[in-house]
Amino acid sequence: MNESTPRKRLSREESQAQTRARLIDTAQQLFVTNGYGGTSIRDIADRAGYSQGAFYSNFASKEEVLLELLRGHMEAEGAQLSKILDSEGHAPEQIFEELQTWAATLNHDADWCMMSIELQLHANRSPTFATKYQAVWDAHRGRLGGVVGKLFAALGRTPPADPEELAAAFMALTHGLALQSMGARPDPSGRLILVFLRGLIASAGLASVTR
Amino acid sequence: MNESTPRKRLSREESQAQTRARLIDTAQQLFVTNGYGGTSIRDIADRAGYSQGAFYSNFASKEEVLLELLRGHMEAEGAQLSKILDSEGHAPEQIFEELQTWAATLNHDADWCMMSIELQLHANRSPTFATKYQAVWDAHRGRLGGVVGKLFAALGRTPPADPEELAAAFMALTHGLALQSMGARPDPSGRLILVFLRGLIASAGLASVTR
Amino acid sequence: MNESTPRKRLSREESQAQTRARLIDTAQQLFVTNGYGGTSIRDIADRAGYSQGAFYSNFASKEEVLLELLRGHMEAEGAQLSKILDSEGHAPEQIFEELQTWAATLNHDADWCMMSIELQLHANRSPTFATKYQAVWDAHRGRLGGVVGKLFAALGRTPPADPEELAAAFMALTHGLALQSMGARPDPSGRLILVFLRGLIASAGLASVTR
Amino acid sequence: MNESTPRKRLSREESQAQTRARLIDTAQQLFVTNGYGGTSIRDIADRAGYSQGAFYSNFASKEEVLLELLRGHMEAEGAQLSKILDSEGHAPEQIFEELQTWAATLNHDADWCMMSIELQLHANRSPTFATKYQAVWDAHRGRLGGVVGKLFAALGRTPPADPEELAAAFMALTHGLALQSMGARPDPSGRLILVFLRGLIASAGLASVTR
DNA sequence: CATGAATGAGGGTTCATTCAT
DNA sequence: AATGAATGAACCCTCATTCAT
Repeated sequence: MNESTPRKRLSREESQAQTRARLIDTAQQLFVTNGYGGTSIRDIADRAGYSQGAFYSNFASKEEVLLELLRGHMEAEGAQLSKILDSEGHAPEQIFEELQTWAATLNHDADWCMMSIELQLHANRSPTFATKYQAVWDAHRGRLGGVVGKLFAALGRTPPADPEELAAAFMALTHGLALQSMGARPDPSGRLILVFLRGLIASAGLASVTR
Repeated sequence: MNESTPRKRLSREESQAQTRARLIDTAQQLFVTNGYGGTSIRDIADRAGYSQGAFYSNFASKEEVLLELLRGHMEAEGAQLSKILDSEGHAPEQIFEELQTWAATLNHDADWCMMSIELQLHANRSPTFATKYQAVWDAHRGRLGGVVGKLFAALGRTPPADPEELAAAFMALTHGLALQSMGARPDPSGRLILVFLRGLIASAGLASVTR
Repeated sequence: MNESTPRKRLSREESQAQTRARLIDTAQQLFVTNGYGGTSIRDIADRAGYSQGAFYSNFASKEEVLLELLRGHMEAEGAQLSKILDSEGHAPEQIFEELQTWAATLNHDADWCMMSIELQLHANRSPTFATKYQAVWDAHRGRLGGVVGKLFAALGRTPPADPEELAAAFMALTHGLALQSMGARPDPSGRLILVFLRGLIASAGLASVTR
Repeated sequence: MNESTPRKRLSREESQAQTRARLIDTAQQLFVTNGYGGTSIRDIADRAGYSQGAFYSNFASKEEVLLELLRGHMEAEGAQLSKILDSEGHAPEQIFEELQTWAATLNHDADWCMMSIELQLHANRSPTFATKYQAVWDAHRGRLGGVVGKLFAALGRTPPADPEELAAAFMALTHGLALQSMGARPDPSGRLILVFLRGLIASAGLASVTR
């Protein structure tokens, strides 16, 4: 229990965490490649080098991995966006530039978007899953809504619709574009999203509060 | 094929066509409700009132029904856009109004959107299907791009991006929103789409070339 | 459709019935040997020479075969007993003799009794199964109750308890004895059952209705 | 194992015994409720508040718990009968009354009966278990046979069959009735058993040998 | 053309058991 | 002694598809 040998410590918990991590990784790869429905637990376990039982020792069901994956992804995305908008002193142009950089990364995220679509479809069809999914989704929607609101505030303008609705619309746009451009290169998604964002801002009235 | 008995002549071919049509209809309903992967051929045949064998007498595989649906999709979309496109001399406000009407129908067209998403998802995973799907999609994209271009031209403004790209983006937005709001009432999709469209117009520079 | 070739006719329905019959037979053998819980559908299908799918083409579930089996057995048993009691003119001694003969066959029926016990256990634990089981069981209980009533009537005596209850008690005795004597030879079950029946008759008061 | 610290001395052994006892108790509850086959070791361990490993530290297999339960069964039955047997000089009415009391407890003893049935069922399929079970059963049968013999002797009558066989038959009747009336209220088992007993006595000839 | 019984592969899930900790 | 992650086999069931009728 004290530390003397530097290697092979924490075996029990460590190896458990490792198994879990490997299963999650493998699941993500396969979900992205073959879709949620096209991926069997056998596939995941086999490719990760474990038995099917190992999967069930770590997750109650296929849905659970999916939710874990989703949560992680959405939180990461939220954090990423918050970082851009939270820095108070930024000039509008700077914010735009950073958003542009972020939007560019979306191009590499098309796989994730595909999964998101499959997830939504699954949620629309499985009531039990829908509840859990809704929680994750609402949290994400709220976070993004906050980011959108902050952006308009920073620009001294009134959003042309409820910020959360706008955020959801941007998610919809992003996912829809990902669906279209699977495999198409170069993917104009990131650029288009900013075009729409600029449009929204251009059409927004000046905020009544003097900046 | 030659005519001798005056009654019930086309019976065989007709009834075959009817079988086929019923199977296609049923398949679409089920694909929308349960997804492509969640729909079995037994489901389709049973609900349509036929045997599984009848299905295979009309289609080589589940994918083939999807192709037939794609064909229907294509025709429906073509007809829809023709209405907007055919009105050559329309004033900008009129075009805008027609787009608004079109956007409003989207609310009631969620089924078609879902079907479209299923089609795209499947195309992303089946190379043989992808080719055929791409052709339909490109045609539709082109047509819709024409409408967008015409709108901006009529307004005397320069589109902030390739009209076809903008058209595709609107399709993406529409589909993405439909996915989000399956079952949610009231569905803000139509309104949001117009908010985005207005934004785009607001951010468009005045066209330099009068033409 | 008319009969000319003596062999291989009725192929479709016949072969279907054959498959069903073979599966039922095999299921019975295995249920008796390994118990209901110890018999898998794989086992049944494999041993009958079919695929698992073939099983599901003929039965909705393992429970369904069980019920079919049970029904057939109970009906046969009821018919057997009715035959003994229905012949009006028999003298009491003759009835007894025939019952003795019948009881002797019970010895060879121990396997069936075992299954019956497992069935009851299963019914006590599966509400969905319980309903269907209850119907079969009640019918059998009613039939046997009728036989018991008739026997006492023929002897001009009043049964010491509700005939249906007595019938159920005899079923219980039979099953309980079968449970005990699995494998023990010679099995005294049949003889003991008659000993109890004679006791019941001996303790029964004379019926008030003069015969 | 040697004593030095006065407190918590037997702690280890004691706690092990406690673990074992708790597992046995839990197992019995679950066997009765869900059956032997319907109870998993995980169920037992979980519900008892231990790990699966703890189970295997105490028992080599699921069957071994069953053996332990059998031992308990044996002791309980032995004690039960001792009460009846020990009263040597009792009058027939008294014995009869005691049997009546015993029969009445059976109504509330359905759990034991179910357990007994599970034991017998398992014995019928596991040769290794059967041997041990047979010993317990034979002892019990002998003891109960003694009671039956004594009853008839006290009544000055000849039993209509080997007392041990009659005893076994009563056990069979009891178990069979318990199986039928699991959950059914009111349970006529106790009453029915006495009806049968009275019948047996009624049909018994007067003992020729005074002895 | 239409039937639907039968196939064979694969789906998600559970279980008794093992073993490094 | 006790843990519980991991195993591997088995379980019930569903599916797209075939083929004799």
